[in-house]
Amino acid sequence: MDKKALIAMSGGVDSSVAALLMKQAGFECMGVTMKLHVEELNAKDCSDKTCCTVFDAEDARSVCYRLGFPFYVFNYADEFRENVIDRFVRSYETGETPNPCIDCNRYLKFGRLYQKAAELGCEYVVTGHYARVEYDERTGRRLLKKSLNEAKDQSYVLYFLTQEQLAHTKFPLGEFVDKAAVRELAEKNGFINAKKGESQDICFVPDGDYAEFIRTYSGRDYPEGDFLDGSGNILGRHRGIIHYTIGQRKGLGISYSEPLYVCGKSVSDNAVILGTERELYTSELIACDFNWISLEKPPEEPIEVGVRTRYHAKEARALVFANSDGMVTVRFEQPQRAIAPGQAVVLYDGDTVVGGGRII
RNA sequence: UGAGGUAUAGCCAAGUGGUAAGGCAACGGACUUUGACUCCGUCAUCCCGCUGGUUCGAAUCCAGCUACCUCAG
Repeated sequence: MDKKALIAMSGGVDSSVAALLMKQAGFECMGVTMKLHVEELNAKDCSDKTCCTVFDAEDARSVCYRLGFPFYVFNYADEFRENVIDRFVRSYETGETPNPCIDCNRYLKFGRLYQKAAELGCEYVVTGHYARVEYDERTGRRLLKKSLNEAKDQSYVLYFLTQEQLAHTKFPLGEFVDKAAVRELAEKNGFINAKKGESQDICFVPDGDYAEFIRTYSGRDYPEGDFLDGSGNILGRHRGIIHYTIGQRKGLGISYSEPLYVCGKSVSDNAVILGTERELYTSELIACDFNWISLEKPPEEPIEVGVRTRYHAKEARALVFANSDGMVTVRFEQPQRAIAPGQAVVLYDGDTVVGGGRII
């Protein structure tokens, strides 16, 4: 009997093609869309940009029908609220800048859904992520690697994966060099979503106004406060600390001879610190919650690796120290721009993800 | 009703005789499964508070007027 695979289908073109490839590879597939949102706020205006709305689920269903395998919708709205939305809100409230997509991957796709797959007797969870998993004969470890299409690579948002998860995960799109080839396959197979746009924005904030979302969701108020410069001088008033993130330029409303950016936030003072471009650069960061994927245990000696501090960023060379308390110190060769606490830091050795954690 | 100062786009602001920098905000687009950043494009065309004057030519010099600010009464 064929091995069973659970395909996590967002309704987008990528996961649909991933399903197609798994079927062609001879797996017994089932398609699953997670129902994550309690209400489909503004869904009618934004269905082309989000994922996992009812409309997207219908697209996924259509693809499964064409491919001739079953399709299910699982309601994980509670888990989503608890593990993604609540974290998101809490993160902003504590002055950090969250990455909800990573939490969704971690706790929903590779948490709740992964668990469900096991219960259903599925050997693999399959997603449309652009990344690769390889088995390293030498060390006996599964390696998470960048996709061959570097421009689409999503290994950054998967840094938390464990050895066990990697052993039961497939990313069929990881070998694709070209997104156009993916769309072509979708089109050739008559998928309804072949020409669907790339998803973007936070899926549970379809109108893009995340600050308003936080206010409504939490029912709390985020009072105005002062914009300060590096010396503590008051430059103006801000609209509430959740509106700002490190490196932000837009929406400050302050006149100055050159562009100003958010350089820091002080939750206790309800202050937002502004500075010029050059004041954004720092050469060291500390990360917590670290997952050393490619290694048996944290390295005893500092390692030199390529480092990403945000999803779409060039890698920067850095020396990385695993501290005795589990924290990780990253010291960059060149100062990096606008490192934001709450974002992920991911270490690369060539194509291989060495590990990753959360910036504090 | 004495003296001084300031009046440049929605906002801040450079520009002191040669034909309106820059920033903020805004709008459009690219990029993008987070927030951001970035990039491209648009954004003062009887015009630099108003009215005159000098000059080949003025936002820039001169005069008057108006408004606001500061100091003094």
